[in-house]
Amino acid sequence: MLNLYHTINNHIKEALERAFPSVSSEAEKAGISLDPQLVKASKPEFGDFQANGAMQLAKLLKQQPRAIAFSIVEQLKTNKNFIELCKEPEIAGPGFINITLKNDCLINEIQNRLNDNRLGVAKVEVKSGERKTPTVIVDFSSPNIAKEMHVGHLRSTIIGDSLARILEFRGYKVLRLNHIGDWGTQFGMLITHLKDVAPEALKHANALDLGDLVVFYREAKKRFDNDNAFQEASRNEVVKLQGGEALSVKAWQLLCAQSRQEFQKIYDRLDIRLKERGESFYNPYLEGVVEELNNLGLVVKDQGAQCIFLDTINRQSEPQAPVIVQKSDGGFNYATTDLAAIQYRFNNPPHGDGADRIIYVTDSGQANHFEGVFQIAKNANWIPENAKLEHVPFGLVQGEDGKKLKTRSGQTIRLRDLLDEAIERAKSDLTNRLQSEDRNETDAFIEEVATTVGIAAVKYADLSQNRISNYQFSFNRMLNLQGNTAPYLLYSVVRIAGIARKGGFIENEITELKFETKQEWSLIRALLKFDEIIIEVENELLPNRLCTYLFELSQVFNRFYDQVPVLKAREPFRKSRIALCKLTADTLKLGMGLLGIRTLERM
RNA sequence: GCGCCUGUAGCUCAGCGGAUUAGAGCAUCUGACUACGGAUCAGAGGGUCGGGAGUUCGAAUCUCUCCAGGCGCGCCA
Repeated sequence: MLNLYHTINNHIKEALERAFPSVSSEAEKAGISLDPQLVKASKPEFGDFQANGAMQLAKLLKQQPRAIAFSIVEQLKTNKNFIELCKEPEIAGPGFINITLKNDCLINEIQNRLNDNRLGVAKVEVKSGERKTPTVIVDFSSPNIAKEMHVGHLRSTIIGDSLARILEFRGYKVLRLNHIGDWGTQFGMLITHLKDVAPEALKHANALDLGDLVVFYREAKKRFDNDNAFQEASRNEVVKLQGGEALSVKAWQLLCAQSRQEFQKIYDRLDIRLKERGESFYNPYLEGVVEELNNLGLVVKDQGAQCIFLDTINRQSEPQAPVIVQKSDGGFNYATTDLAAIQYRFNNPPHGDGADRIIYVTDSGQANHFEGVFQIAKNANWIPENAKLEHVPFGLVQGEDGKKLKTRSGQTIRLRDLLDEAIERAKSDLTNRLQSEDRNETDAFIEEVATTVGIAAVKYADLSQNRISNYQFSFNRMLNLQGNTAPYLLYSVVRIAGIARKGGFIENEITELKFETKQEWSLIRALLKFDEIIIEVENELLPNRLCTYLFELSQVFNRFYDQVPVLKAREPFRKSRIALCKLTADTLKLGMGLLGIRTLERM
């Protein structure tokens, strides 16, 4: 209903100016914007929209807010275009103007949606001066080579994927970058250990199977901590790798390839696609970055390291913490890599991505780091005009005890185990249900439903919460069949699919829609809110807003389904209701698709 | 010590400067299956929005301050 919002907003603005012709200049003098402050109605009984602007103007105009509202409404009543869309506005409370859309107007909107596979969501405009589609980079997931993906990667992966999907749907060119940790000093010990354990792997072309990478990593770490000779060899190995020695590079590549395979298994299960571009990609640029920052006079040598002290942040800390761009041993660190990445991503092709917006989906613990790095990029003038650079932080994953999520023995929980358990629990729920309902289903059906429900539950539970706060992980809650959970949403889709199977769906284009119950009008209004929710998520990067919307839509639908017959209704109500069912299913499927969640026809 | 984030019902959380009565879900209690899948629906109880001050016609929302918790804080990423 964004189009209607804009139209009505303009009508009110116009009415305001006509009612108070001198108000524009006076408002300007007083530094007040002439915004009618049109927003969604806070409660259904107040209509569809409410304009809150009259109160703000009271002082300026030296009139009662209700009187101002009255004058605006008088003007609105003379506007034919407005009258065509809305019922007569009502003035309420201190001076709110409540606006309710006419039924014909709503029906017209529904009609448009039925013929629109974007469900009213506009595609991003390419402004006339610009040649290209705006590019957004979503940097997410980012596991480390030779380590297994664990709960710590869950939120970034799920939230980042959903944001990427939403931006893609809006028509942006989206680059989903997996900034994996494929470089650093730990490779010294890993390569040294690999050369010892599997020297033959370095001579043949085939990738080796290291089995459990976590075990491999732990073995290497253990030797590093206890064996001086091994430590010495590891340090030499880092130098060799950085120097590009063939055998070391080969070993590094083998380790990366091995890890990549493991990561891919998880991404396949989660239905996530990513372009791998690890930290090592930026190696060739690091020296140049430090040089450039040096030339700009931003860098200070402190205790042997090349540092940048920012007066905008960390001002009060004592001693003041710098951002280190080159270590005292000459090596570079993650700040350097991130700076190189920012520069590269904003640069135009072929030596960059030409990004207009960069989004980093990482835990909130890195907020200080990004604040510093972003500030440096700004000081160095690397951020193009109108481009955006954003950290999208999220909180910790906690167990039901409120502590950081761990296994009973205190180990980090592997992502694959977590997914296995979710699916296993969904499966046992399902088989119990099938048994109690005397249903016979194939193993393939059970497998598909359990997998879909399990993965959906994990994703939805995470996405449905405001990402900024910590997230309490609970299998019981996420798999609950009632409430704001994935199974509840999936069930709504299944119910509609049931209607479709029994009654068929719309054959041709539906004309002559007719509605009579309050449940239908509630459903219609819920359906029409989809587009503004998508725009909101695009701007705020909060997928939980979409989840809340989909849950509320499901609730409104289930109420309708429970209280209003569809297939047994007489025409034209029958086909009108079927149309609402279809639109509900389409909206739920599209919405859940944008969350990265698959839906089912039966469950 | 400094910085960032969080504090809303028994629990988990929404809440976008706006309304008498601050909303959901879970849990608890009471109802509804001869209408499309009851994995549903209808209803009830449950709150000094961490405390205090300020800005505003209006504050859970903005500002300040205090309290509590989490995370981070020079050469790991």
